[in-house]
Amino acid sequence: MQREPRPKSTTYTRIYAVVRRVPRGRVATYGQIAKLAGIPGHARQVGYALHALTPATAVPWQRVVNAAGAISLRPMNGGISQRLLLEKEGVRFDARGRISLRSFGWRARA
DNA sequence: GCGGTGACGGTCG
DNA sequence: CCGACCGCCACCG
Repeated sequence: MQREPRPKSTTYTRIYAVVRRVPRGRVATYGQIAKLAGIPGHARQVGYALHALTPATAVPWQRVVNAAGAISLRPMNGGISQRLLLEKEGVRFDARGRISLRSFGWRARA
């Protein structure tokens, strides 16, 4: 199968659309978002897309964490904020600063 | 146009 | 269970 070419803007839009589907109080992983956005295996690009996000854009970016259930952002770079935002939604972190994906992981519906 | 970089993930030891 | 490595790709200088 050959992958069909798609405009970058569309990819970003798709990523943001998927992130917006993550319900409050739940979290999704970069890989999960990538897969649902139609670019499986490109979790890194999801991170890049979110990085390019601006405060004005209505996207619950804080609900996206890495596969380990931890915040990928460096604390200095906004990781603290992300954690606080999630805790406000009811998401709990363990002593190692990780989220139990079994409890708070978003189960996307096809 | 090229090379380094990064909001990751799967695998291995 | 945890840390270290490598692979992937779009972006930026």
